[in-house]
Amino acid sequence: MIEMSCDDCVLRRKGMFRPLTQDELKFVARMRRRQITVGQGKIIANAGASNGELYTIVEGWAARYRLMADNTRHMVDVLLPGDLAGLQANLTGRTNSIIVSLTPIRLCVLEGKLLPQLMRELPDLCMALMGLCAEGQQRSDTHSALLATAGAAQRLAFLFLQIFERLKVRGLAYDTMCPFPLRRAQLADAAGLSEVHVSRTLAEFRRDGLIHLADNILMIRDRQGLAKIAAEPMPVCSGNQALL
Amino acid sequence: MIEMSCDDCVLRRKGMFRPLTQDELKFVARMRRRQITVGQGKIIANAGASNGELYTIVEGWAARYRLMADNTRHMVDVLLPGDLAGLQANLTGRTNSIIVSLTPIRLCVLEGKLLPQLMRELPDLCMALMGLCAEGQQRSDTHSALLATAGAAQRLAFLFLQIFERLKVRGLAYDTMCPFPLRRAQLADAAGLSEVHVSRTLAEFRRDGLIHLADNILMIRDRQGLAKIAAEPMPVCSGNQALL
DNA sequence: CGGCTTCTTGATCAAGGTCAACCTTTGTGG
DNA sequence: CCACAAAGGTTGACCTTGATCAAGAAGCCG
Repeated sequence: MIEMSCDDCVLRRKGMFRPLTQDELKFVARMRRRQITVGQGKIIANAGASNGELYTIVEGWAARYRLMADNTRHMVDVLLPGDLAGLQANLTGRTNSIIVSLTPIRLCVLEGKLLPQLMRELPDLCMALMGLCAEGQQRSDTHSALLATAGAAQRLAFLFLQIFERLKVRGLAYDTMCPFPLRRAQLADAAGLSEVHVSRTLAEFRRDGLIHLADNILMIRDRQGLAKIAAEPMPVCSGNQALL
Repeated sequence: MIEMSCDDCVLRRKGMFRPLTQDELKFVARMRRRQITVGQGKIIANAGASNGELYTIVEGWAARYRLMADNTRHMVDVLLPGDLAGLQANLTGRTNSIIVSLTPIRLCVLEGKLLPQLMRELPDLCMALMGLCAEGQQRSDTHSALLATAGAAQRLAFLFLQIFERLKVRGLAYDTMCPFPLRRAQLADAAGLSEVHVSRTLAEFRRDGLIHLADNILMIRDRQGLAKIAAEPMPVCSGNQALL
């Protein structure tokens, strides 16, 4: 097994974590199995029974897709560095969503079977985990509501701002720019639109000088304007995400 | 304070609960504040900062609505007897959804501030709570995916079957019938459709002999047919919901 | 060069939204 | 007991949004 202490984890060094006590850190180190690197577009976790693993995203982007019986799919969440993935599957024992890498990605793999023990020994950490769970639920609610009521422009505007915000609190966005590796087809999956219509709507945004999206970089040129289209205020999202 | 032990709670007597240990039961009894009855169409919990209360639905239906900035709203969840509401708000400290009674309703009000202590003292119950949280997330995922990809008929067919299933595992549905107090407008809110289109789609269902919906009673006349339209298999949902 | 993938743009079409009329049931005050 | 209003539901006519189909354009390698 590769020896690398959690103390000098990239994420921790960047202050991306909730401050952990000595005990917590020790426990997390025990949960930790290995660190893996995966290419782009690979399935990290499949649907069905849980494999008992949790993943912390160290670097790169991933997505959670809900697969439907008729072979359609929908991107229910975008996973960014610092995010924890696979909690759902570990708590319910099974899941109907898969996790896919959107870029080449580096993951820290944790042993999910130790979760019950974690709850027993580290109630504060457990509380933080439930908070994460609840925050995810709130993102889902917003996502549903947008799909149900908002038009194409509003959905996309919101998506851009939300991702930008989430990156920003993690220190992964610059002034008005952030990495943005999603292709048109993936934006379409996330927004519940067709690829063609995403393309059209982005053309509008471009014409109106709202954003510039090229070379996997998103530049927000007119935040006010974009926010006006999104109509929803961005929810506060915590910068301390991870458990590792 | 009204004295009524949790031991002889209606829900517990109906076996709607996860079996609790003596300690757990004692703790829950301590969380319990009061039982209230609210008329139809009332706001039980508002958006914004959490009021620190949790609710177990004893009798009647409620809904969780996500309110959008432009005054549109979307029903993100239907809450049935045995469901626990308000966990989100208590864990994140604030919420952007409101809980509204769809029928006259009876609730058991619990003290949310005791949650951290619960985690400390009752890890197993805590684990069960997180499971609930994760299950809710899965329902949300499915909901999103349906809104993003499915047409009106599929959304409604799924909604009927899902609610029927949830009632059934709680012993609240009969052979092919269950109570169903939702109005057209509410179905529309839940399915992300207009009231008019719900009406039309239900007319189809009626013509095709799939369901009969009248007097707040849903009768499923052709389960096969309905399931075929819904296309998604119903997820397993646990019968033991509540914490009270 | 030709063969990928990604993006763009045009033309057509269908699902569902909106507006409006009307029907039924239920409740209410005279 | 009737008149009337209010709420929920149904149906028709029309229009908007976005899906689908199809054809290019623009990079990016082998």
